[in-house]
Amino acid sequence: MDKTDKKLLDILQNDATLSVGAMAEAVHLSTTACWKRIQNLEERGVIRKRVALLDPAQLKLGMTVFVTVKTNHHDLQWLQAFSQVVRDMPEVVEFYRMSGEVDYLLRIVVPDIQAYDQVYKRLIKDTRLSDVSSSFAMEELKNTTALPLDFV
Amino acid sequence: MDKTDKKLLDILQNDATLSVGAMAEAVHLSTTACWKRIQNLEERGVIRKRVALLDPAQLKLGMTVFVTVKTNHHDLQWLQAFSQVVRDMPEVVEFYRMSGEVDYLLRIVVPDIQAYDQVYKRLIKDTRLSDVSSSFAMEELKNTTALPLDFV
DNA sequence: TTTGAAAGTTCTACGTA
DNA sequence: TACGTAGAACTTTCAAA
Repeated sequence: MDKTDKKLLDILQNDATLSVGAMAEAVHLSTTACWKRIQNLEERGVIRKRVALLDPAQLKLGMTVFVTVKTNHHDLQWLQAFSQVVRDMPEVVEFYRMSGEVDYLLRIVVPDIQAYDQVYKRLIKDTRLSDVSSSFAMEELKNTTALPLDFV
Repeated sequence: MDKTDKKLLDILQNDATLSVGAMAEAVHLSTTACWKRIQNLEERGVIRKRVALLDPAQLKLGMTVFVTVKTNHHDLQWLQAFSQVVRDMPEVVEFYRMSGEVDYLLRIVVPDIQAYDQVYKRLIKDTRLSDVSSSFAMEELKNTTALPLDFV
């Protein structure tokens, strides 16, 4: 993973529509050499997948809610069941097990409060949680899929 | 935005490597008809961009930190300055203004605690915050860019 | 590393309902 | 306005110089 690979990743994670030829030019390589590097990054799994990012506003998904969860259950079996239920909810776009005060943190994307309430009810019904707290995002100031490559 | 468009969006936000021909088959359309729909979704901005998603683990970005921020400054000028500083930090991948107890929530991606401490210092130095609290993710159970299309 | 060519894909032109 | 056929232009992919 040299400087050229890093440059290619930087390009790809910001815009994956460029042709191999255009990227080759940007990193001063022949098309084939560049193509082989990208191929290699894909095989090694450094590039996980290529996706289209949609505009939440246009899909009427204007509401982002962060939900923190505390639980009394700390056995593996409960965790696995809980994890499965939450992962299967398409409204939950992020889901972490946390250190500290809170046990789990979820980011939920929905059209409005009513839809959120449905998701909330499903959550507490299906998993028996001791303490659930919701915080609403008023404004999304930044949200990027581009990872910082400064450390690489 | 009919059922076919929705299906195309669903495909595209999960895998944008399929050819137009393959997608056309999936939605029972000719290649051209399908191509025009995708073109249209792009022009309307429903499809915002196409990107490659990278594997954080392989880039040694194994640490995710959620940072909550409270501030005494509530004027627009301070907000804009603060917002600019934070948005320009590549380690900050998400950044929201919140309702309730906390004023701002940041998701930060770094290789390790040392790197996080650097980011933390930069944050408090550049913006003069009254209360900053960090929570560490122990495990990423779900993280998807695919928005729920059930409401569309 | 580069050339080059086969296979595949995107995109345009034009016609139909 | 939405779809289809056909083909030109471009891109990807890979073998061989």
